[in-house]
Amino acid sequence: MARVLPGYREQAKERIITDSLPVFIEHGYHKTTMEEIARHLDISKGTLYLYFKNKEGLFREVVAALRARNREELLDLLQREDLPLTFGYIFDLVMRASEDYAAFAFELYAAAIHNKELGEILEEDVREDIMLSREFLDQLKEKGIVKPDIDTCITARGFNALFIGLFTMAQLGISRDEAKQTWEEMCRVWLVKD
Amino acid sequence: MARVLPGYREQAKERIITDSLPVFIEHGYHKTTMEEIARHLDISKGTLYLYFKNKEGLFREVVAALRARNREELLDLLQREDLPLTFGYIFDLVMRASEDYAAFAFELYAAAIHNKELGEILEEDVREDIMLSREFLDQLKEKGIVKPDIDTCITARGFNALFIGLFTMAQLGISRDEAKQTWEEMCRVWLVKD
Amino acid sequence: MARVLPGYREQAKERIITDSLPVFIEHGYHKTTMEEIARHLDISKGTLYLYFKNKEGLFREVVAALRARNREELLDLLQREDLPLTFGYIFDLVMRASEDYAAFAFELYAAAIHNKELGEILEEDVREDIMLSREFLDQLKEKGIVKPDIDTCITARGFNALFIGLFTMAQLGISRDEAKQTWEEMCRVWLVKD
Amino acid sequence: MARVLPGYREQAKERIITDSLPVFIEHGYHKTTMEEIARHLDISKGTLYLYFKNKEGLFREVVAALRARNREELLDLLQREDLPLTFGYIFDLVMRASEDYAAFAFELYAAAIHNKELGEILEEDVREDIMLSREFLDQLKEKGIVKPDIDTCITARGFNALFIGLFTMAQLGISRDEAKQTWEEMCRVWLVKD
DNA sequence: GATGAATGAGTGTTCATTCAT
DNA sequence: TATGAATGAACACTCATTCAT
Repeated sequence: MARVLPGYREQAKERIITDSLPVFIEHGYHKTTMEEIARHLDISKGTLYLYFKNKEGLFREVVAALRARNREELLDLLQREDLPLTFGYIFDLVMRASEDYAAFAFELYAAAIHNKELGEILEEDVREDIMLSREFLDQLKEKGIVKPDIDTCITARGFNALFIGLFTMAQLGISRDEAKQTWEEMCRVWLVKD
Repeated sequence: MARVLPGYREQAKERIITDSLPVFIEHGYHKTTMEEIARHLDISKGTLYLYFKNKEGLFREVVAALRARNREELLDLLQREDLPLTFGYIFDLVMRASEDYAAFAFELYAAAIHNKELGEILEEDVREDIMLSREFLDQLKEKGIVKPDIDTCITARGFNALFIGLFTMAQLGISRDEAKQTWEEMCRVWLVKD
Repeated sequence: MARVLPGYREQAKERIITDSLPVFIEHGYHKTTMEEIARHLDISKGTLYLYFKNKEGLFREVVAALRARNREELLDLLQREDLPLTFGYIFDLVMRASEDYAAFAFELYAAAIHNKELGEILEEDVREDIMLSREFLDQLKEKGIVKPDIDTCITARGFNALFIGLFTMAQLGISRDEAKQTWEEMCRVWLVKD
Repeated sequence: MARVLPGYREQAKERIITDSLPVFIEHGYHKTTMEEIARHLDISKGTLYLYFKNKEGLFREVVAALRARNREELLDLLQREDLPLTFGYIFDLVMRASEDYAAFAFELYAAAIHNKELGEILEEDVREDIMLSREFLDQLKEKGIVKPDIDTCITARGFNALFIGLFTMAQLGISRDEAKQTWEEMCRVWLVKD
């Protein structure tokens, strides 16, 4: 690689972030070693520290990139005109987008409990997700798909919490079908005009 | 200590389980060392291995005891005649009972992803919790507090998922009030007769 | 057990020695734990230290008892009138008698290298064995079975060394037949009149 | 140290192997700690694990190197034209070459009893040694030094077994002279024309 | 920028031995 | 005499991080 090119550093960093993701996904944060990452990327361990302060720093950027990617994909999907606006379809969409994240979502949450800074980042993430949901619900309201009298602010929060809960249950072995069925029924009662 | 008393072993084991809990709570499973636990209990590291096969074994029993305690407390509370059967009150109750658990719930979930056996235990736990909720909802149905036409099986699942989601959000910094407000509103829409 | 009987201590000690042997045989000295021995004997670990200074002390007595037993058996056999005095038969006899010993003979030898006292005990053992062989060879000489001109002192030493070497080889995987064939041929050349 | 030199890794590994030998010799395998080895080599414990999977792995390579060195030395010596082909001389030669090995030969043998893989390695070693002896005996036969009618295959086995036995006895305190005298006399009777 | 050899603090676990009862 | 709970020194091994080249 031509190392004098401007932007080389950025590109290299991005490559590390992208290619580290599957390694972290395979074993989770704790059980993934810097050694393993370096081996998979076919670079030296030292190089990792050239671009990231430490393992945690690398991991954060990996997670941030994953979240950014997921959100983008999701936004793209949600804005397609031909989207079948059934709740079941939305569920499948978000669930699929969250799949990769699952491998270390809980490790992140666990770490956030003892790490204030990380906690703030994750809180911000959650709030953004809720905002997204709210916008989505507002759209559905306009289209007359959901009841006009719901408070989209609170409901978006409940909407996301329900998803997080079902996602958690799914990770623990509750079948995808059970989760989806629950999601659809709850959404129907919550949101749909009788 | 009277070491020859019958039942001494059981008591000693129980004491270790009880007194290890706060240590695990303080730093979570991974960052808690056997050394630290021993120091807090004022016993030697070797003694820990007298009662538990390894760190994981100790942790499992600590978690099991905590869950048993929580469930018992909860059942006791729910069966009191004078219980104010508002959803907000229930929320506070369960939230408080889950507080200690929070410190490593996510670590458990994370571990379960790569550990099938643990996964099965946690799934069983979740299913038990759902059954409990279902019974509770059935009671409320009988008392005419919730709508007669809801499917308590599915709703119990949604009920628990919503709680787990709000619990997760609360750990990540969403305020207790926001969570509670969301809970109350969602429950109202789901369950209460208009 | 009647603990006031005179000789109780001796009997108890002997029982421990006898019953520890199979435990040591199973895993060798190093990998056998006092815990394991106590469990097999159905007594407490503390009791072991009532009769023996430490693990090494117990082991020494176990080994001494085994050697005594082996020697006695061997002497008995060698003195039977109807003994078929072929070298192959002798080989089988001694080999069988040494079988149990094999499990830790090498550990003993290894330890003797760094432990002078143990070294002296084992040297004494070896010298006794050589004396025994010498007596045996003298008998065979009298009976005219071996050549009259051999120096039974030196030959006994060679006789035993050859056995130890073949025994060692047998432990390392050389087949019993190869060992026996070698023994018979060497003895023939050494000892038998042409 | 020039760490980027090609072959540095190999040299470093070899240095560890070479310099670990005396440490293992001093206390034997079991009582030698990785800590001790690192201290003697003036490197960190971690570095040892950079080059060897674990203690056993290091030990195996140490032993292999020692055996290779011994065999090479021996072959060199045996092929010298001016070799005084007396059995006593050979004995001294091999005995000296085996001296270092003595410190853990018995530990190896002991381990082989419970470790099939190691057992196979050692058996192979023994068979190689026997082959070597056989070739040597064949040479002596050609030169007319030993009797023409001996079966060099079986005799080589006996030859080696006798050596192993005397070597063992020597480690247990039998004097070198006694051993050598026995060796010479046995060889004379076995091998030399009257 | 890149390397990869070196580090060393940290951790779970074992087990012979002791001693109060 | 017998117990068995308690000890604590030891030890192998890991891995994030550093830094000379």
